[in-house]
Amino acid sequence: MKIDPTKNADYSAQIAKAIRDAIISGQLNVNDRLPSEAELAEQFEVSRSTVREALKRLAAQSLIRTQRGAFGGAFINQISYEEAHSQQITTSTLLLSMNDVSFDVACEARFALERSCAPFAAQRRTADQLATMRAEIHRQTQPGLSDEGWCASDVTFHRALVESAHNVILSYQLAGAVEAMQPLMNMITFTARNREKIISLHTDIADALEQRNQKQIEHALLALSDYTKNLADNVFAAKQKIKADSDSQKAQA
Amino acid sequence: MKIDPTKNADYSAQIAKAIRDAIISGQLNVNDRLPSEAELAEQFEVSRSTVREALKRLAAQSLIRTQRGAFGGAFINQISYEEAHSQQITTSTLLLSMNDVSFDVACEARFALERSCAPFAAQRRTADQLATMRAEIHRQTQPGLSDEGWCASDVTFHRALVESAHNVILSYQLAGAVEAMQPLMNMITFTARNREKIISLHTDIADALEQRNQKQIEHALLALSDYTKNLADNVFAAKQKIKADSDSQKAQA
DNA sequence: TGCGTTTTTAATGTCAGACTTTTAATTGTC
DNA sequence: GACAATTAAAAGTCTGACATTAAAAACGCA
Repeated sequence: MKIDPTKNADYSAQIAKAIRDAIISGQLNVNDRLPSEAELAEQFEVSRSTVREALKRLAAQSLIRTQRGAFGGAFINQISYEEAHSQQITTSTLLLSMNDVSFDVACEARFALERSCAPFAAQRRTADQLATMRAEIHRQTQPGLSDEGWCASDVTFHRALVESAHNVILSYQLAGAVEAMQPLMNMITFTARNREKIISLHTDIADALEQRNQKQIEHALLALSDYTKNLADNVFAAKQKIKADSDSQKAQA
Repeated sequence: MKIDPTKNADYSAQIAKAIRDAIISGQLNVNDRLPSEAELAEQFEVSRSTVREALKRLAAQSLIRTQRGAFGGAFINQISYEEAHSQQITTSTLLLSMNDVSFDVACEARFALERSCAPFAAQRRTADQLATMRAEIHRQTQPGLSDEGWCASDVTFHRALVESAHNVILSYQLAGAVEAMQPLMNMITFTARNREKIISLHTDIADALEQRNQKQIEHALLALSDYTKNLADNVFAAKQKIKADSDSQKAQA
């Protein structure tokens, strides 16, 4: 782990990589303490500031946590689902927002991923999860519900569906994917008429889940996906039209 | 963005968060240049080292890239699929290795996710992707193939399947999930007999894809999942037995 | 002896200031 | 106008100091 050839570039990145590799390969285990910054500086033959920059890189990935005081230091962090999850969301969200992915592609992926938990959800769903979904559907019928409230409820509904598969890995992967795409989804404004239709599709999903009917769950999710895509097409077409009109007005002036 | 209350703790983390939030919320756009380290230090009223630690945190998440020299500085990085991907893999791999997820759960999730691309793969697969899969199957039949070679070929095979769905988001999510689980999968050693069976299951998948038969793709993937789970059960049972035997020997001594 | 308080100590966190290296723009020269 | 030398601005590194924290050790007292 002391390898650090005197290539002039970016010591702190190299040191971070060396430690990261040691963690991934299992040479360093959870809750192991790294040497103190001063010791690391000596080992790698760099200054303490450089070591610190390397450690901050690792901290940013939740690979280590640091504790001050005597007998403190940097410890290998046992990464939790929650941390992994929130990191995945930041990364995926930025990926989507920075690479202008088409809504169709994102929507297709989102619902395809969600469908993958249908067989397990059908088998293993609990009364509790079904109740959550019914409660959210009820909330969605309230006329005074704000757009933010609607979106939040939507996320809770889908998360309950995912959770009902009772598979932590699936939950982790899907919750990340679903949440990362939420900003894109929010670009669609939901009119009362749209809400009504979506609520009916949500009800179909809940009904199918209650009856533990896998095919029907998949079918209902597909219907929701198609409807959402359709809605998006209309919204974007309308926006295009507004833009085109204003452009032609400008051209005339 | 100058907000930085004089709470004593962790200026560098606070500054990183402030900048990160500005990026996520869109106040800072791709390829925008941040102020120089010296300027940031002045703005946030901290030393340059503290600013640098904050910037290293952001660099670790690929949110910024830095360039030396005049007219250099820190620029908002357009995160690429590749970067996002490799970050997701490190996170997921560590998550799995540190939280001893049961093989069954991981295996179930992995193949469920992969099945989600079946409908699109059936529709959109190209001759090229099919050829890749056939080539990998052929490689897998070679008797001299090492365990590492086998695993690499397996990854390529499954990646081609995923790619044949022609959906970048799905590719990104699935390739991440599949690769993150590879270390777990590698814990199973494949005997000649196992390889034979797996090759036949791979052939089923390729055949189904060639015929663009979605149901059959899903069916074949399910079969592969079941077989893998079964295999793992046996491997782990055997390991348990060896351990139990050696324990009882120790007890007798 | 046992328990509460104080001191010590070993860490991280922060700062200031200097020097090194890189890189692009500018200026100078033929 | 093309090429070479100069300059300037930025990140990268180093040194050494001080501040803050928190656990362990030492101390004091009943």
